[in-house]
Amino acid sequence: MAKLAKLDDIVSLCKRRGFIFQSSEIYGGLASCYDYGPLGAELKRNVRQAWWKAVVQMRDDVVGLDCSILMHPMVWKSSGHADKFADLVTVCKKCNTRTRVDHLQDKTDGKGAEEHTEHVNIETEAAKEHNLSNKVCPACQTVGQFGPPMAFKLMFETQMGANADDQMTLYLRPETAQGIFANFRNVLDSTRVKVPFGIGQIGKSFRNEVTTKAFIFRTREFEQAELEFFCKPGTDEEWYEHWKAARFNWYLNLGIKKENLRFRDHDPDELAHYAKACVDVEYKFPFGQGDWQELEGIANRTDYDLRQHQRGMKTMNDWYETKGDLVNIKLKDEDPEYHKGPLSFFDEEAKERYIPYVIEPSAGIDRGTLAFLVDAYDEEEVKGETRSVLRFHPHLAPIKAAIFPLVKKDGMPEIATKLYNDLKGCFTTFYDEKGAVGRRYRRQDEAGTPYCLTIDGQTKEDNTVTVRERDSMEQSRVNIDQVKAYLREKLDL
RNA sequence: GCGGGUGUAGUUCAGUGGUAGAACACCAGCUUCCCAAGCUGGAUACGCCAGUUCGAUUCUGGUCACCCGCACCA
Repeated sequence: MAKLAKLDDIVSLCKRRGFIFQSSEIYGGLASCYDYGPLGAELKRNVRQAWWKAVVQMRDDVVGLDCSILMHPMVWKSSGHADKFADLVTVCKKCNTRTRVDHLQDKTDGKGAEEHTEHVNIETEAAKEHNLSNKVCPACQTVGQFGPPMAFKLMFETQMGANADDQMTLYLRPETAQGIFANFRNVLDSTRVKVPFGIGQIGKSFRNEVTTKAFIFRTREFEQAELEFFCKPGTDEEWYEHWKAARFNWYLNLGIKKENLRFRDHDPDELAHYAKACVDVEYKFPFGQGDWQELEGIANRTDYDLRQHQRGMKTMNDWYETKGDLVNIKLKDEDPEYHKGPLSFFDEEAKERYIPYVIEPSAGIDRGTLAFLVDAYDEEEVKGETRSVLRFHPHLAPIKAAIFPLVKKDGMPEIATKLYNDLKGCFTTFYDEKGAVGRRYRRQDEAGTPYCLTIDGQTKEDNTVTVRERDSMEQSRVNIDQVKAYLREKLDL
C-alpha cells in the first residue's frame, strides 16, 4: 500500500525534510529547476556512489570518465543531435496548440501521421514542402489553420569566446554518452583495456524539452549515469541481457520493492534509428494513475556512434571552410574500410579489426533518487502514534548514525561528543542532545538514519552504549570501542 | 501550449476591505535514565508587480510557480 498517495505529498515531504526545494524560490521559482537540500544532497551523492561502485569500481572490465559538458560542436554533428535533435512544430492559429508536424493527421483518411517517431532531421524536413491545409489540429479539431513549420531545438546554446570575432556557438550536452565515444581512443591508449570493456560516467545533461512537469521526472537540467559497454559484434545480444539483469538487480539490491519495478521493451517502431533493441527499467510511482515511469533505459546502440565519429573526423575541413556552420556541413561518406578506422579496435585473439558494438545502460540519477526516497517512505502505528520512517538501504541513508547523550548531564554529553568526533571521519553522523531522547529517535527515523547511539548511565560503568535500530526500534549494547567496527559491519561499508 | 484548480508560518489548514489565527514542527530555559511527555517563554506567513481605495492578504489586471487533465516527450 502506497504511503504517499499523491505527488503533492511527495513534494511536501521533500521540502519539509530538506530533500528537494524549488530552485530560485525566493524569486518565485524557475520552472523545471530544482535544488537538493542537505539530506537530498547526501542521498543523491550516495545514489551516484552506489552506481559508481557497482558499475565501475567492482568491475574489472569497466573504467570511469568525467568529460566536460561543453564539447566541440562537431561532436553533435556526428552524433546526429545537431540535425535531428529537434522537432518540426507548427502552431494552430485557432487554439495556439503546438503540435509536431509529423504527428498531424489528414482530415480525409486519418492517415499521414507517424507515431512514436524520433526527432526529425531538420535540414531535410524544413526544406520539404509541408502542405498542412488538410491536417487536423489534435486539440481543437480545426482543419488547416496552421502557422509555418518551425524547428524546436532541444539543445541549449551558449557562446564561447570574449570577442565577437572568435565567438563560437556551443551546446550544453544533451547526453553524456558522446563524451565517452569521443574519448574511446584515449581510454584504449591509456589503460590497456580490451574489448569487451565499458566506460562509465556520471554528469549533468541538458535538454530544452517542450514541456516538463511532474516534479523532477522531466526537467531540462538533469543528471545521468551512463555506461557505454563495448563488445565484439555478435556478442552484443548476450551483453545486452547481462546488463539488463545487472541494472535491474542494482535497484532491487538497494531496496526498491520488487512489485514497484519492471521492464518495458520498446516496440521496434519506437526505437531510435541507431538502436537495435531498447528496454526501460520502470518504477511505479504512487500517484497519478499509478504511473510507471522510466528510471533507466538500456539500449543496444550497435556500432553507430563510433562509425559516425569516424565520419565526423574526416569532415573537419568542411568545418573550417564553412566557419563552423553545422547546418551546411555534410558528413563525409563512410570509408568502405571503416572497420579499420581510427576508432576501431584490434582484437589480438581473433587477429582482426572491428568497430565494437555498444550496450548502453543510461540511468537518470534524479529519477532514481526520487524513486529510492518514495519507495523507502513508510508509516506505522506505535502506541497510537504514527511513526513515519524512511527505510533507506544503509548505503543510501543520508546520515549513517546519530549520537545522543541520554540526558544533558552527568558527563554524558562529553562522552557522546568524543564518540561523535571519533566517528564523523568515517561516516556521515549527526550529534543531538536537545529534548527527550524519544523525540530525537523519531527525528532520525524521518531522515532515514539506520542507527542511533545513546550514551547513558551504564556507559560509565561498563563502557557500552545503546544501539537503537531504525526499522525494528530494537536496542542492544555495544562496547564504545567497538562501535566503529560494529557500524562498518552493519552498514557494509 | 490549451483547459481546470491552487498559492496565508517549516507543514497542514482557518480567516478578514482597517492590529492575521490554530495544530503539529522549530528555538531557548526548566524538567527528564530510552521512543514525538510536561511546564514557561520565543521566532516565523498572506508568491511577485501594478491598479482601484483614505486603507488591499482580501477586489481587479498582469506575472511567476505548482497540481490535475489534454497534448507533447522518454
